[in-house]
Order: sequence, then structure tokens, then C-alpha cells
Amino acid sequence: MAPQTRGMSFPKVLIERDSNSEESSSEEEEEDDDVQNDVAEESDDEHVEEKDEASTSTRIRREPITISLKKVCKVCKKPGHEAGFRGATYIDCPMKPCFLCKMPGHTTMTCPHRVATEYGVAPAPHKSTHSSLEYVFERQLRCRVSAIKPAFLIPNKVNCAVIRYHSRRITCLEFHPTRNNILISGDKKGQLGVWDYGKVHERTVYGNIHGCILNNMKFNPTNDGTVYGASSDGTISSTDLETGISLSLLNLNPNGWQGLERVSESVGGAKVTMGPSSWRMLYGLDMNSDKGILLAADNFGLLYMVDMRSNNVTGKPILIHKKGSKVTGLHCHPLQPELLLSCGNDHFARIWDMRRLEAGSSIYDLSHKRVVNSAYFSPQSGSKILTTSQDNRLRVWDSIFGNLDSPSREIVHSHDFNRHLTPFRAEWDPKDASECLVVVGRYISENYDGIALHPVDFIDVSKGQLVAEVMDPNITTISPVNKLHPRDDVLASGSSRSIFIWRPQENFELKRPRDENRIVLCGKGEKQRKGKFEDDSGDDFDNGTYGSKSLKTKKPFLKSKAYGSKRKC
DNA sequence: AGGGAATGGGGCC
DNA sequence: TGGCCCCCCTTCCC
Repeated sequence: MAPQTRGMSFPKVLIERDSNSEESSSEEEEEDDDVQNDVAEESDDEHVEEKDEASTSTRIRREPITISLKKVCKVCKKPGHEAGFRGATYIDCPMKPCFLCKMPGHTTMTCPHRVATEYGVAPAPHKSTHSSLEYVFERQLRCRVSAIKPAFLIPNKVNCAVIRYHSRRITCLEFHPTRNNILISGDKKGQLGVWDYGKVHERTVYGNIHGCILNNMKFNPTNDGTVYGASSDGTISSTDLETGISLSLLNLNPNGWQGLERVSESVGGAKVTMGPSSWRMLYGLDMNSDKGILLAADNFGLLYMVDMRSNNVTGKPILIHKKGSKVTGLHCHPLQPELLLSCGNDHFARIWDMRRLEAGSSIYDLSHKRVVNSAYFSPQSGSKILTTSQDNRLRVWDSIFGNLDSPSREIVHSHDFNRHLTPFRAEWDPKDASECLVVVGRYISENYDGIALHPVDFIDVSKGQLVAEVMDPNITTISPVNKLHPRDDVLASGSSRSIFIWRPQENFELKRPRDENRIVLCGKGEKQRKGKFEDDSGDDFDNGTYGSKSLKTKKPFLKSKAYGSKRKC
């Protein structure tokens, strides 16, 4: 069956970049092949050092503490092997647990979860609780989940991008609820971007709303011209997207945030007696439309509520996660307004009843091995839960009314914590009626024809199967932030400071990473250039091409039959 | 070009 | 509880 095309025509690929031109032409890499060589050279003798003879001849002295210049592994500091990149392939330290599944005894390269077609699924421990309650809810809610899985249509081809639009890494993305081509973005500096990716050049950045990390944004359900934001500066904002005029609805650091002052390195003045340990940061924004309240939580485990009509704080902060620990996310149930899902650094995701919201009164505590970056109800029926945890596992609970003691599935997936990356969050496809398709960026790289690339993965969470991994040779940075469009077949990715818009394209070629057999999707005919997008010749690039002049198409991508994004399951 | 900085989380005492 | 140290595939700027 021919690959489907729901997304019809593809506009030209357009790249927008801030004028801040920083020509990056330096890194033309003629020497793809040399990379290979220096790998082989590791048999270096010149590093062995005179230490050897010293120790043989002068036995008398105690074994000196001299630093051997012999190469050691940068991870375990032991000689005999070296971790790190060899060319575009990363070699793990064999002394450490697998970087992917965290189990000892093998490395990422040989990890069973990496080579498996079912991408690292741990079978669910079978449960056998069938209460009548469960039965009722199954009938009421479960029926909303389509039993028939539609063919997944994967946005696999970069359609346009804004490079250096933000000045710091992207931290959140949100599609406009009614205007199809509008994407808003937040960054680490607290700036809010509004981009019309239909008209690539129309974008605005508001820089005076927040002082640092904009963690979450949500459109106002009653007025989609305004957007709420929760920031690590400890405030919730309400911003008019047209004017950029912003209101602060909550401020947890009313005495100022010393960090901000220090960063802007102003103020030789009085030292405030605040320290990092008392700064309050806000995460996880969502709203309960029923009650008309906005919810956000902080890094001390507290939940705050703001009345959306009066814009005033309502009620007292409620401890919803371990005291002093960060709440990383909040999500209100799409159908049942009384249900709230939270997750945090205390290794739990918790389900709450909004009618009985007080410390310790959660309905369920979903236990994880590590910090939970995100927890979401499924987008349409809300009957499933998906979490992303720093133990490199996605967890799925198939029915919130069933036995929640353990997840229905654990899917091993590389989305490690890294201090300098926005935390990865697996996101549902809001259009998928079967509530199976999920998108999540991948941390570990793949040697992709000599370039280390970090794909964005599409996973069928009902099976744990990797449906597609999409990548682009021009995106060499990790893409931890991903969002699927509520109506269109569009994926938005935030990768470092750049934002990319992907659309489906059937005319894609099969491509194999250098080291193994997995199938990946990649653009065809693009230049393979390790570097950045170029736009020095203007913006109108041909479809399928990012560069213009100096486009050296090197080794063409492997030819094979088209792999439409049509995987049925 | 290579070193440093960026304010996150865990484990240990 | 708090301070200290470590850290595995970062990224970008100086």
C-alpha cells in the first residue's frame, strides 16, 4: 500500500535566522574518513611514557604517584579502553552500566533494548483486579478510545526553521489552539516567542515577561489571544500575544530574585538575604476550566491556584509532593475536571481529586525509580497515563481505573537527564484517536553516515514499538522539546536555540545507521553538512535543500525503497 | 580552537 | 537537613 499523504502540499523549505550572523563556514569537514583513522591509532605507544622504565629500574623507591600519561577512560579513569566519540559513534565505557537501559553487563551498542524491534518494552506484570468500579469506568471512558488504530502519519521532513530566534535554549512549545500556523515558544531566559511558521519571517520575541526559564505555557481557554506562563523566576504571567503586555498573576519571590540581579550583574548595592535555597520557581502549568482556576506548582512541592476571572490567588498553597522537592509537571484530566495529575522530583506521579485537595490525600501515587519529568493523561479520553522518567523509561498505564500499582508497560528509551538540556518529555499525539502515538526526543546519538544525530522518536506506546525515528542531517543538536499539532500533521521541535517544523513527506528514503540495522527516516537529497543551516543567500531554498551555494552533496544517502510513514500496527 | 560556564540531581557524610 | 563533590553522548561563546 502506498504511503499515505494526509498533509498535501509542501511549501518550500524556509529557514529564518536572526541577523546575528556568525558565519560557521569553518567546519567544512572534508575529512570524514580521517575520523575513522584516528580511531585505529589508539595503539599509541608514545603515550606510554618513561614511567615504565622508571618502575623497572628503580625498584627501590616506592611506587611513585606519578601521573601516567597513558590514556585512560574519561569515565572510569581506567586504562585499557576509552569512552567517547570515535568519529560519529559513541563508545561507552564498559565498566559502567549500559547508558541506555542502565543495566550492568553490556554497553549501549549491544543493549538488547537498542537492537530490539519492540523498543525495549518490559512486559507488564499481569494484574488481575477487576472491580466493578473498574468495569463501570471502562465502559464509560474506555469506549472513547478508538479500538482501531489509524495509520500513523509521521511528520518526517523539516519544512521550515527559525535559527537563533531565541538567545537561549528552547524550554517549551505550544501550538495556538485556533490559528493553525502559530507556534509559541519559551526559552531559558524567559523569553516568549510567537512565530507564524506559515509565513516564516513573521515572528516576535517578548523579552520582558520573565527573568529566567519559562517552564510551561498554556493558552487562555476563554481568550486565545492571551497565554499564561510559569517561570523559574517564580511568577505566573498572563500575556497578550498581540501587544506583549503582560500581567503577573503570582509572584513567589516578591523581594526580588537575587539570581536575577546577579545575572544582570547590576546592583553593587545591598545583598538581599536570599540565597538559591530560598528561590521559588514555578513549573507545570495547567488550568481547570470547570472551576476557572489556573494551577502551577513550585520547587518546594507546593501547588498554587489562581482564579482566572479575578486573576487573584485563591486558597492556600498545598503540599502535593515531598516537602522541599520540585514539582515538575501538572496536567488536568481532559474530561473529568476533578482529576489532576502531578509529577515531581520525589520520584512520584500522583493523581488527585480536586474536590479533596490536601497534603497526603492523593488518590494514587505512581512510583518511579527516578525523577519524573512529565506525566500526562491521554489527550482524548484521559484514560491512560504516560510518564517520562529520568531512569530512561517511559511508563504507560492503560487504564487509570484499573490497578495502578504498576505500569502496564515500561519502555526503555534514551532521554537521560543532563543539566544543560531541557528535560525530555514524551508527548501524546493529540490527533491519534487510539491514543497510542507518542513523540519524544532521543538523547543518545546514532552514527548517521558519519554524523552523530539525535533523532526524534515516534513510539506506539500500546506495544512499545518504535514507529519511526526522524532526523535531519542539519540538526546536530539534541531535540528534547517536541509538540505535535492538535489538528495538522505537524511536529514542532525545539533543539538548542532553534525551532523546527516538520511535515510528512512520503518521498523519503530508507537509511541505515552505520552500525546496525535499524530503519530510520531521513530527508533525501539534503546536504550533509555538520553545521548549521545557512541562509546567506536569502530564504527561498528549494524544497528539500537547506543550503544554497557551497552545497556539497557528499555521499548520497543510501538508496532503497521508500518508507512511507505509514506503519500500521 | 579550546576552555569555561551554564544554577540540576544524586549520593555521601 | 545541609554541604560537598561528582557527573556519561551539551552547547555556545569568548
